[in-house]
Amino acid sequence: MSTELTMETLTSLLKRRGFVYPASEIYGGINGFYDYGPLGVELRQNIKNVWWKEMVHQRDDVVGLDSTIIQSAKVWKASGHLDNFTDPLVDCKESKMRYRADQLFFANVQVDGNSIGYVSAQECADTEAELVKKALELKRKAGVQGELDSLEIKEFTEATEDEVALVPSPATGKPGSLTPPRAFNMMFQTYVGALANDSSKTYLRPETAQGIFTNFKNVVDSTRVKLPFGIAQIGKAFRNEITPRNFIFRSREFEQMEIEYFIPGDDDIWPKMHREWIDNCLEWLHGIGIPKDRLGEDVHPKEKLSHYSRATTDITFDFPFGRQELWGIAARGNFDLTQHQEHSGKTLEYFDEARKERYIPHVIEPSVGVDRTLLAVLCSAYSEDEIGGEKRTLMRFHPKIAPITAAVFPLVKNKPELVELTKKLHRKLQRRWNVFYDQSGAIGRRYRRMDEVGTPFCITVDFDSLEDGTFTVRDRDTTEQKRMTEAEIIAHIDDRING
RNA sequence: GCGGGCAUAGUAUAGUGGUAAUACGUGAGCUUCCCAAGCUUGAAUCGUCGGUUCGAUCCCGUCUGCCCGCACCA
Repeated sequence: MSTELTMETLTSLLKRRGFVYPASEIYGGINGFYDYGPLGVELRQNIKNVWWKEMVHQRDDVVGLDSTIIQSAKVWKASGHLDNFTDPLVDCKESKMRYRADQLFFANVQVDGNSIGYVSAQECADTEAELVKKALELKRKAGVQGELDSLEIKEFTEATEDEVALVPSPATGKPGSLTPPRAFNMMFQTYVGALANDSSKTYLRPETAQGIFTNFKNVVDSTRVKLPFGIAQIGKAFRNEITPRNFIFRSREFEQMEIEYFIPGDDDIWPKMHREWIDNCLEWLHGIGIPKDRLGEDVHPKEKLSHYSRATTDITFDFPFGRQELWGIAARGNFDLTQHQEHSGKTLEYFDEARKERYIPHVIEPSVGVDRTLLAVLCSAYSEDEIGGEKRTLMRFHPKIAPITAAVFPLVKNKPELVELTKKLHRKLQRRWNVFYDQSGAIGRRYRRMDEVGTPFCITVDFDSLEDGTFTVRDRDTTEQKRMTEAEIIAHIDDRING
């Protein structure tokens, strides 16, 4: 009985039960950052561990890597991030349009040497023709006779203060609504060493992928991998988003789980590999408890692809705030390795023994955010039902990612022999899983506490346990109870986790 | 970044120019033989800074954060 979930309901539960808190909260918070509490960190670790286990350990063709957050600034120059992130932007205050200043052009319109105003246009197939068209229009409206002088076209990055005030917005045609160009650098900047100058300047990585590319040769030379093979990495990345929104969906500090899967460049290979990875990723998401009917595929249209990308498919999830990207699976060609080979001057070619051929491999790049996955898991797990007329809130986490795997309770707390036996059982089960002990409150209350944090198994020790060594195992989703011995409990939980 | 709304315990909310409350939750104790029972008792709140005022949680301004639109999201 899942109910329409709002983000308000979810975030208050996550705060109340210790999953997610706003970062720096006692100082008023900091926009775009979130901290994970005692239960959040467990869930997060479990998601990462399952991913690593299934994407790295259980495959023979993927190896792991952990590269640094801060790397040489040259890495970001080569990858293109530096140039793409430092472009100044211009806002039109009236139409709310935003332009890249280096793609916005303007010209002073003069008739027989006399200025009659300015025209502007966004970069297009024939920007000059567009500007001339607008200039003639301006001349006609102004009712000025005479010959239009040839236009001196300038980039908006070169606009003087006076010109900024006079150049019309391409959207509205009216002057005065454009802001001066402002730099929006999406990369967090920092300095390495004691001196803060241009040569010590570098950036926190905006994606983990580049650390994989820069270590490609190291991995090939040290591990006997053969194409096709992948390098996987889980790690933090940082983007100074203009507007972080939607809770942990788009934050400024986040964690990615990425694989660069290296393949030969042949045209008939990548589409097949691309499709295999999409299916593989969908299957993984389903395996951690995300229902297939909330997942979708968004194929990027050709004209929207980056020039180096051959195809990109996003796996989407239906969040309470809409259908959004969860996992991008890109066929990136060999752009990145080629860039790093050019900029570093080191060969990043791979020698294919089977083919007796040397080439720069292409890649399939499945890239997913830990925090987005966690949010999708939370949204999927949340549900409400009724037990004996009472409303119940529960998180239906898959047992393999539940923050607490099992809880143990003495039926009553004022009988020392029950408490003692329960604690003994607790210590034994803790060796395998995160197991929680609780003796406070009526047994029903303790069950509900565990329901709300998604603990799949509750084990109650009663007076029969003292006699026959069996315990009541209560199932979170069905509330059904079964008596089992300790050995049976271990087998049962193992089975539910792996089954 | 723009426009609008909001900010009171852990959560959800009430309320007041003379420093505050209800519910749930939570600590301690009693009770309790399986689904938020009961009793006793405790802790805990007006986002920040400034102004007006004898006095501000309340009025005004600033900042910060949150929500909704727009724009942005290599």
